[in-house]
Amino acid sequence: MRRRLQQAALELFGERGYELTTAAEIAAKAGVTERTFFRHFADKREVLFDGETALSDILNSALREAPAELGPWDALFRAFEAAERLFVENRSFAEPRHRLIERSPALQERALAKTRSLIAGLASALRERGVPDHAAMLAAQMGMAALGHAVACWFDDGSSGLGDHLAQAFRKVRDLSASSPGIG
Amino acid sequence: MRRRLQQAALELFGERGYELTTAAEIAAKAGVTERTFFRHFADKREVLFDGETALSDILNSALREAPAELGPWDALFRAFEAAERLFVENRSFAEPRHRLIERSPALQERALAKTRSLIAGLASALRERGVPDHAAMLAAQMGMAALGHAVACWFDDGSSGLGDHLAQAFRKVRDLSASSPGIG
DNA sequence: ATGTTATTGTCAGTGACTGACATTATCTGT
DNA sequence: ACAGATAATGTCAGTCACTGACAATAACAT
Repeated sequence: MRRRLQQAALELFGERGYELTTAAEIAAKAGVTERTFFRHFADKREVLFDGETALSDILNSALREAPAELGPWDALFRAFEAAERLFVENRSFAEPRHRLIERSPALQERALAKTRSLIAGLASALRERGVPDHAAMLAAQMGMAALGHAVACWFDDGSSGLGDHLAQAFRKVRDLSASSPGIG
Repeated sequence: MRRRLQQAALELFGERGYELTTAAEIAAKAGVTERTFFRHFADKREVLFDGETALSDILNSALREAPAELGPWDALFRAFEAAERLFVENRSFAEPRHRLIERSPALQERALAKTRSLIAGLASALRERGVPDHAAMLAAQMGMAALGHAVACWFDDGSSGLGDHLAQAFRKVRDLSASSPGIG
Protein backbone atom coordinates (compact mmCIF):
# COMPACT_ATOMS: atom_id res chain seq x y z
CA MET A 1 0.00 0.00 0.00
CA ARG A 2 2.75 2.43 0.94
CA ARG A 3 4.42 1.54 -2.34
CA ARG A 4 1.23 2.17 -4.28
CA LEU A 5 0.85 5.57 -2.68
CA GLN A 6 4.47 6.47 -3.27
CA GLN A 7 4.23 5.42 -6.89
CA ALA A 8 1.06 7.44 -7.42
CA ALA A 9 2.63 10.45 -5.73
CA LEU A 10 5.77 10.26 -7.88
CA GLU A 11 3.75 10.21 -11.07
CA LEU A 12 1.41 13.03 -10.10
CA PHE A 13 4.23 15.19 -8.77
CA GLY A 14 6.06 14.59 -12.02
CA GLU A 15 3.09 15.76 -14.07
CA ARG A 16 1.65 18.71 -12.13
CA GLY A 17 4.40 19.42 -9.65
CA TYR A 18 4.32 19.00 -5.91
CA GLU A 19 2.27 22.01 -4.85
CA LEU A 20 -0.44 21.51 -7.48
CA THR A 21 -1.03 17.92 -6.41
CA THR A 22 -3.42 17.34 -3.53
CA ALA A 23 -3.14 14.50 -1.07
CA ALA A 24 -6.67 13.49 -2.02
CA GLU A 25 -5.63 13.08 -5.64
CA ILE A 26 -2.70 10.87 -4.71
CA ALA A 27 -4.96 8.74 -2.56
CA ALA A 28 -7.58 8.50 -5.30
CA LYS A 29 -4.97 7.40 -7.84
CA ALA A 30 -3.87 4.69 -5.41
CA GLY A 31 -7.50 3.66 -4.89
CA VAL A 32 -7.84 4.71 -1.27
CA THR A 33 -9.09 7.62 0.80
CA GLU A 34 -7.22 10.75 1.74
CA ARG A 35 -7.44 9.64 5.36
CA THR A 36 -5.61 6.45 4.53
CA PHE A 37 -2.84 8.44 2.91
CA PHE A 38 -2.25 10.31 6.15
CA ARG A 39 -2.25 7.08 8.10
CA HIS A 40 0.75 5.89 6.09
CA PHE A 41 2.61 9.17 5.90
CA ALA A 42 2.86 11.80 8.59
CA ASP A 43 2.46 14.51 5.99
CA LYS A 44 2.36 15.08 2.26
CA ARG A 45 6.12 15.52 1.94
CA GLU A 46 7.00 12.35 3.74
CA VAL A 47 5.76 10.23 0.85
CA LEU A 48 9.02 11.07 -0.93
CA PHE A 49 11.32 10.35 2.03
CA ASP A 50 11.03 6.79 3.08
CA GLY A 51 14.10 4.79 2.06
CA GLU A 52 16.45 6.82 4.19
CA THR A 53 16.70 4.39 7.07
CA ALA A 54 18.77 2.03 4.92
CA LEU A 55 21.53 4.59 4.45
CA SER A 56 21.49 5.53 8.11
CA ASP A 57 21.73 1.87 9.16
CA ILE A 58 24.67 1.12 6.89
CA LEU A 59 26.59 4.19 8.00
CA ASN A 60 26.01 3.57 11.66
CA SER A 61 26.95 -0.08 11.60
CA ALA A 62 30.01 0.69 9.48
CA LEU A 63 31.07 3.26 12.05
CA ARG A 64 30.54 0.79 14.86
CA GLU A 65 32.55 -1.92 13.15
CA ALA A 66 35.42 0.30 12.05
CA PRO A 67 38.74 -0.36 13.84
CA ALA A 68 38.85 1.54 17.13
CA GLU A 69 42.24 3.07 16.37
CA LEU A 70 40.87 4.96 13.37
CA GLY A 71 40.28 8.64 13.87
CA PRO A 72 36.83 10.12 13.12
CA TRP A 73 37.81 11.28 9.64
CA ASP A 74 39.06 7.88 8.49
CA ALA A 75 36.14 6.15 10.16
CA LEU A 76 33.73 8.38 8.27
CA PHE A 77 35.51 7.62 5.03
CA ARG A 78 35.17 3.90 5.60
CA ALA A 79 31.49 4.31 6.42
CA PHE A 80 30.82 6.22 3.21
CA GLU A 81 32.73 3.64 1.24
CA ALA A 82 30.49 0.98 2.72
CA ALA A 83 27.45 2.92 1.54
CA GLU A 84 28.72 3.35 -2.00
CA ARG A 85 26.73 0.39 -3.27
CA LEU A 86 23.51 1.98 -2.05
CA PHE A 87 24.10 5.11 -4.07
CA VAL A 88 25.06 3.28 -7.22
CA GLU A 89 22.05 0.99 -7.06
CA ASN A 90 19.56 3.76 -6.40
CA ARG A 91 20.95 6.26 -8.87
CA SER A 92 18.22 5.86 -11.48
CA PHE A 93 15.55 6.26 -8.83
CA ALA A 94 17.32 9.08 -7.02
CA GLU A 95 17.76 11.38 -10.00
CA PRO A 96 14.12 12.12 -10.90
CA ARG A 97 13.37 12.39 -7.21
CA HIS A 98 16.14 14.92 -6.87
CA ARG A 99 14.71 17.00 -9.69
CA LEU A 100 11.34 17.03 -7.96
CA ILE A 101 12.88 18.17 -4.71
CA GLU A 102 14.85 20.89 -6.44
CA ARG A 103 11.65 22.45 -7.73
CA SER A 104 9.85 22.74 -4.42
CA PRO A 105 11.10 24.76 -1.44
CA ALA A 106 8.87 22.73 0.84
CA LEU A 107 10.55 19.52 -0.31
CA GLN A 108 13.97 21.08 -0.03
CA GLU A 109 13.30 21.91 3.59
CA ARG A 110 12.32 18.34 4.31
CA ALA A 111 15.39 17.01 2.49
CA LEU A 112 17.59 19.26 4.62
CA ALA A 113 15.91 17.99 7.76
CA LYS A 114 16.52 14.40 6.69
CA THR A 115 20.17 15.12 6.00
CA ARG A 116 20.39 16.78 9.37
CA SER A 117 19.10 13.72 11.16
CA LEU A 118 21.58 11.62 9.22
CA ILE A 119 24.34 13.92 10.43
CA ALA A 120 23.04 13.66 13.97
CA GLY A 121 23.21 9.88 13.70
CA LEU A 122 26.78 10.02 12.44
CA ALA A 123 27.74 12.36 15.26
CA SER A 124 26.19 10.06 17.82
CA ALA A 125 28.11 7.09 16.43
CA LEU A 126 31.32 9.12 16.53
CA ARG A 127 30.71 9.99 20.17
CA GLU A 128 30.53 6.30 20.95
CA ARG A 129 33.97 6.08 19.44
CA GLY A 130 35.21 8.61 21.96
CA VAL A 131 34.94 11.81 19.93
CA PRO A 132 33.91 14.75 22.16
CA ASP A 133 30.38 16.13 21.80
CA HIS A 134 30.75 19.15 19.61
CA ALA A 135 33.71 17.79 17.69
CA ALA A 136 31.59 14.79 16.71
CA MET A 137 28.97 17.08 15.24
CA LEU A 138 31.61 19.08 13.43
CA ALA A 139 33.24 15.99 11.96
CA ALA A 140 29.88 14.57 10.92
CA GLN A 141 28.99 17.78 9.12
CA MET A 142 32.34 17.88 7.38
CA GLY A 143 31.96 14.29 6.30
CA MET A 144 28.46 14.84 5.00
CA ALA A 145 29.61 17.90 3.07
CA ALA A 146 32.34 15.81 1.51
CA LEU A 147 29.89 13.07 0.62
CA GLY A 148 27.50 15.54 -0.95
CA HIS A 149 30.34 17.04 -2.94
CA ALA A 150 31.40 13.61 -4.14
CA VAL A 151 27.90 12.71 -5.23
CA ALA A 152 27.50 16.03 -7.05
CA CYS A 153 30.76 15.52 -8.93
CA TRP A 154 29.76 11.94 -9.67
CA PHE A 155 26.47 13.10 -11.19
CA ASP A 156 28.36 15.58 -13.35
CA ASP A 157 31.15 13.25 -14.34
CA GLY A 158 30.19 9.61 -14.50
CA SER A 159 33.51 8.56 -16.01
CA SER A 160 35.01 7.99 -12.57
CA GLY A 161 33.31 5.85 -9.94
CA LEU A 162 31.70 7.33 -6.84
CA GLY A 163 34.52 5.88 -4.77
CA ASP A 164 37.13 7.91 -6.62
CA HIS A 165 35.12 11.08 -6.24
CA LEU A 166 34.74 10.32 -2.54
CA ALA A 167 38.47 9.99 -1.95
CA GLN A 168 38.99 13.16 -3.94
CA ALA A 169 36.38 15.01 -1.89
CA PHE A 170 38.05 14.02 1.35
CA ARG A 171 41.36 15.24 -0.03
CA LYS A 172 39.73 18.50 -1.08
CA VAL A 173 38.46 19.09 2.43
CA ARG A 174 41.98 18.57 3.76
CA ASP A 175 43.54 20.86 1.16
CA LEU A 176 40.93 23.59 1.54
CA SER A 177 41.37 23.73 5.30
CA ALA A 178 45.15 23.37 5.17
CA SER A 179 45.95 27.07 5.55
CA SER A 180 46.05 28.61 8.99
CA PRO A 181 43.78 31.61 9.29
CA GLY A 182 44.52 33.99 12.13
CA ILE A 183 48.23 33.27 11.81
CA GLY A 184 48.96 34.78 8.42
CA MET B 1 3.69 46.63 12.68
CA ARG B 2 6.03 43.80 11.75
CA ARG B 3 7.76 44.36 15.08
CA ARG B 4 4.46 44.25 16.95
CA LEU B 5 3.55 40.98 15.29
CA GLN B 6 6.97 39.49 15.95
CA GLN B 7 6.83 40.54 19.58
CA ALA B 8 3.35 39.07 20.03
CA ALA B 9 4.44 35.86 18.34
CA LEU B 10 7.52 35.51 20.54
CA GLU B 11 5.46 35.87 23.70
CA LEU B 12 2.72 33.49 22.64
CA PHE B 13 5.18 30.90 21.36
CA GLY B 14 7.00 31.16 24.68
CA GLU B 15 3.83 30.50 26.65
CA ARG B 16 1.97 27.85 24.65
CA GLY B 17 4.62 26.70 22.23
CA TYR B 18 4.70 27.15 18.48
CA GLU B 19 2.21 24.51 17.36
CA LEU B 20 -0.43 25.45 19.92
CA THR B 21 -0.41 29.08 18.88
CA THR B 22 -2.59 30.05 15.93
CA ALA B 23 -1.79 32.83 13.52
CA ALA B 24 -5.13 34.41 14.39
CA GLU B 25 -4.12 34.62 18.06
CA ILE B 26 -0.86 36.34 17.21
CA ALA B 27 -2.69 38.83 15.02
CA ALA B 28 -5.30 39.47 17.71
CA LYS B 29 -2.60 40.10 20.31
CA ALA B 30 -1.02 42.61 17.95
CA GLY B 31 -4.42 44.22 17.35
CA VAL B 32 -4.84 43.28 13.70
CA THR B 33 -6.49 40.61 11.58
CA GLU B 34 -5.13 37.22 10.65
CA ARG B 35 -5.10 38.40 7.03
CA THR B 36 -2.78 41.23 7.95
CA PHE B 37 -0.41 38.81 9.62
CA PHE B 38 -0.05 36.90 6.37
CA ARG B 39 0.51 40.10 4.47
CA HIS B 40 3.61 40.76 6.54
CA PHE B 41 4.93 37.21 6.74
CA ALA B 42 4.81 34.60 4.03
CA ASP B 43 3.92 31.94 6.59
CA LYS B 44 3.62 31.37 10.31
CA ARG B 45 7.25 30.31 10.71
CA GLU B 46 8.69 33.29 8.96
CA VAL B 47 7.74 35.57 11.83
CA LEU B 48 10.78 34.20 13.67
CA PHE B 49 13.23 34.52 10.79
CA ASP B 50 13.56 38.09 9.74
CA GLY B 51 16.90 39.53 10.80
CA GLU B 52 18.94 37.12 8.72
CA THR B 53 19.63 39.48 5.85
CA ALA B 54 22.01 41.46 8.04
CA LEU B 55 24.32 38.48 8.57
CA SER B 56 24.18 37.57 4.91
CA ASP B 57 25.05 41.11 3.87
CA ILE B 58 28.03 41.37 6.19
CA LEU B 59 29.44 38.03 5.12
CA ASN B 60 29.05 38.73 1.44
CA SER B 61 30.57 42.18 1.52
CA ALA B 62 33.42 40.92 3.70
CA LEU B 63 34.08 38.20 1.15
CA ARG B 64 34.02 40.70 -1.68
CA GLU B 65 36.41 43.04 0.08
CA ALA B 66 38.86 40.40 1.22
CA PRO B 67 42.27 40.47 -0.54
CA ALA B 68 42.12 38.59 -3.80
CA GLU B 69 45.19 36.51 -3.02
CA LEU B 70 43.47 34.92 -0.02
CA GLY B 71 42.30 31.35 -0.51
CA PRO B 72 38.65 30.47 0.18
CA TRP B 73 39.36 29.17 3.66
CA ASP B 74 41.13 32.31 4.84
CA ALA B 75 38.57 34.51 3.13
CA LEU B 76 35.79 32.71 4.96
CA PHE B 77 37.60 33.16 8.24
CA ARG B 78 37.89 36.89 7.67
CA ALA B 79 34.22 37.10 6.80
CA PHE B 80 33.18 35.32 9.97
CA GLU B 81 35.45 37.56 11.98
CA ALA B 82 33.70 40.54 10.46
CA ALA B 83 30.36 39.14 11.59
CA GLU B 84 31.47 38.51 15.15
CA ARG B 85 29.96 41.77 16.41
CA LEU B 86 26.56 40.73 15.10
CA PHE B 87 26.58 37.54 17.13
CA VAL B 88 27.78 39.19 20.31
CA GLU B 89 25.18 41.95 20.10
CA ASN B 90 22.28 39.63 19.38
CA ARG B 91 23.18 36.95 21.86
CA SER B 92 20.50 37.79 24.42
CA PHE B 93 17.86 37.83 21.73
CA ALA B 94 19.17 34.77 19.95
CA GLU B 95 19.17 32.42 22.91
CA PRO B 96 15.44 32.31 23.74
CA ARG B 97 14.71 32.17 20.03
CA HIS B 98 17.03 29.20 19.74
CA ARG B 99 15.21 27.39 22.53
CA LEU B 100 11.92 27.93 20.72
CA ILE B 101 13.31 26.54 17.50
CA GLU B 102 14.79 23.53 19.26
CA ARG B 103 11.34 22.53 20.50
CA SER B 104 9.58 22.54 17.14
CA PRO B 105 10.54 20.34 14.18
CA ALA B 106 8.75 22.73 11.85
CA LEU B 107 10.89 25.62 13.05
CA GLN B 108 14.03 23.50 12.84
CA GLU B 109 13.31 22.81 9.21
CA ARG B 110 12.96 26.48 8.48
CA ALA B 111 16.15 27.27 10.37
CA LEU B 112 17.99 24.68 8.30
CA ALA B 113 16.63 26.22 5.12
CA LYS B 114 17.81 29.66 6.20
CA THR B 115 21.25 28.32 6.97
CA ARG B 116 21.27 26.65 3.61
CA SER B 117 20.54 29.88 1.79
CA LEU B 118 23.31 31.54 3.78
CA ILE B 119 25.67 28.80 2.63
CA ALA B 120 24.50 29.26 -0.93
CA GLY B 121 25.29 32.96 -0.65
CA LEU B 122 28.76 32.22 0.66
CA ALA B 123 29.37 29.75 -2.13
CA SER B 124 28.27 32.27 -4.73
CA ALA B 125 30.63 34.89 -3.29
CA LEU B 126 33.45 32.36 -3.34
CA ARG B 127 32.77 31.59 -6.98
CA GLU B 128 33.22 35.26 -7.76
CA ARG B 129 36.61 34.90 -6.19
CA GLY B 130 37.45 32.20 -8.70
CA VAL B 131 36.63 29.10 -6.68
CA PRO B 132 35.17 26.36 -8.92
CA ASP B 133 31.46 25.60 -8.63
CA HIS B 134 31.27 22.55 -6.43
CA ALA B 135 34.37 23.40 -4.46
CA ALA B 136 32.78 26.71 -3.52
CA MET B 137 29.79 24.90 -2.08
CA LEU B 138 32.03 22.48 -0.25
CA ALA B 139 34.11 25.26 1.27
CA ALA B 140 31.01 27.23 2.25
CA GLN B 141 29.58 24.21 4.01
CA MET B 142 32.83 23.56 5.83
CA GLY B 143 33.02 27.16 6.91
CA MET B 144 29.46 27.20 8.14
CA ALA B 145 30.05 23.99 10.07
CA ALA B 146 33.07 25.61 11.70
CA LEU B 147 31.08 28.73 12.53
CA GLY B 148 28.30 26.67 14.05
CA HIS B 149 30.81 24.74 16.10
CA ALA B 150 32.40 27.94 17.33
CA VAL B 151 29.06 29.41 18.35
CA ALA B 152 28.08 26.21 20.16
CA CYS B 153 31.35 26.17 22.10
CA TRP B 154 30.94 29.86 22.83
CA PHE B 155 27.48 29.27 24.27
CA ASP B 156 28.89 26.52 26.49
CA ASP B 157 32.03 28.35 27.52
CA GLY B 158 31.66 32.08 27.65
CA SER B 159 35.09 32.58 29.23
CA SER B 160 36.73 32.90 25.81
CA GLY B 161 35.45 35.27 23.17
CA LEU B 162 33.69 34.08 20.04
CA GLY B 163 36.74 35.05 18.01
CA ASP B 164 38.94 32.62 19.92
CA HIS B 165 36.44 29.81 19.48
CA LEU B 166 36.26 30.63 15.79
CA ALA B 167 40.00 30.33 15.26
CA GLN B 168 39.97 27.12 17.26
CA ALA B 169 37.11 25.73 15.16
CA PHE B 170 38.99 26.43 11.95
CA ARG B 171 42.02 24.69 13.38
CA LYS B 172 39.87 21.74 14.41
CA VAL B 173 38.58 21.36 10.88
CA ARG B 174 42.13 21.29 9.60
CA ASP B 175 43.27 18.78 12.22
CA LEU B 176 40.25 16.52 11.78
CA SER B 177 40.73 16.30 8.04
CA ALA B 178 44.52 16.04 8.23
CA SER B 179 44.69 12.27 7.85
CA SER B 180 44.61 10.73 4.40
CA PRO B 181 41.89 8.13 4.04
CA GLY B 182 42.24 5.71 1.22
CA ILE B 183 46.02 5.78 1.58
CA GLY B 184 46.44 4.14 4.97
C1' DA C 1 -10.73 69.59 -0.83
C1' DT C 2 -9.52 65.95 -4.06
C1' DG C 3 -7.31 62.34 -6.08
C1' DT C 4 -3.64 58.72 -5.16
C1' DT C 5 -1.55 55.16 -2.91
C1' DA C 6 -0.60 51.93 0.73
C1' DT C 7 -2.48 49.42 4.48
C1' DT C 8 -6.05 46.97 6.60
C1' DG C 9 -10.67 44.57 7.09
C1' DT C 10 -14.01 41.27 5.39
C1' DC C 11 -15.42 37.16 3.41
C1' DA C 12 -15.42 33.03 1.07
C1' DG C 13 -12.80 29.22 -0.22
C1' DT C 14 -9.03 25.48 -0.71
C1' DG C 15 -6.18 22.14 1.14
C1' DA C 16 -3.38 19.84 4.84
C1' DC C 17 -4.14 17.34 8.73
C1' DT C 18 -6.69 15.16 13.05
C1' DG C 19 -10.01 12.79 16.15
C1' DA C 20 -13.88 9.74 16.77
C1' DC C 21 -16.37 6.14 15.34
C1' DA C 22 -18.24 2.73 12.01
C1' DT C 23 -16.91 -0.85 8.72
C1' DT C 24 -14.45 -4.21 6.66
C1' DA C 25 -10.70 -7.10 5.84
C1' DT C 26 -7.21 -10.36 7.95
C1' DC C 27 -5.79 -13.46 10.89
C1' DT C 28 -6.22 -17.06 14.90
C1' DG C 29 -7.56 -20.91 17.36
C1' DT C 30 -10.89 -24.53 17.52
C1' DA D 1 -16.11 -23.71 8.62
C1' DC D 2 -16.98 -20.59 12.47
C1' DA D 3 -16.47 -17.03 16.17
C1' DG D 4 -13.62 -13.73 18.03
C1' DA D 5 -9.69 -10.71 18.04
C1' DT D 6 -6.70 -7.46 15.50
C1' DA D 7 -5.47 -4.42 12.12
C1' DA D 8 -6.40 -1.62 8.08
C1' DT D 9 -9.72 1.32 5.86
C1' DG D 10 -13.89 4.38 5.19
C1' DT D 11 -16.72 8.24 6.80
C1' DC D 12 -17.51 12.60 8.70
C1' DA D 13 -16.91 16.70 10.99
C1' DG D 14 -13.78 19.98 12.34
C1' DT D 15 -9.41 23.07 12.94
C1' DC D 16 -5.98 25.76 11.01
C1' DA D 17 -2.70 27.62 7.53
C1' DC D 18 -2.99 30.28 3.72
C1' DT D 19 -5.02 32.87 -0.63
C1' DG D 20 -7.80 35.76 -3.84
C1' DA D 21 -11.06 39.42 -4.50
C1' DC D 22 -12.99 43.40 -3.18
C1' DA D 23 -14.46 47.02 0.11
C1' DA D 24 -13.03 50.41 3.55
C1' DT D 25 -9.90 53.35 5.45
C1' DA D 26 -5.80 55.72 6.42
C1' DA D 27 -1.86 58.64 4.76
C1' DC D 28 -0.21 61.65 1.71
C1' DA D 29 0.56 64.69 -2.26
C1' DT D 30 -1.37 68.26 -5.12
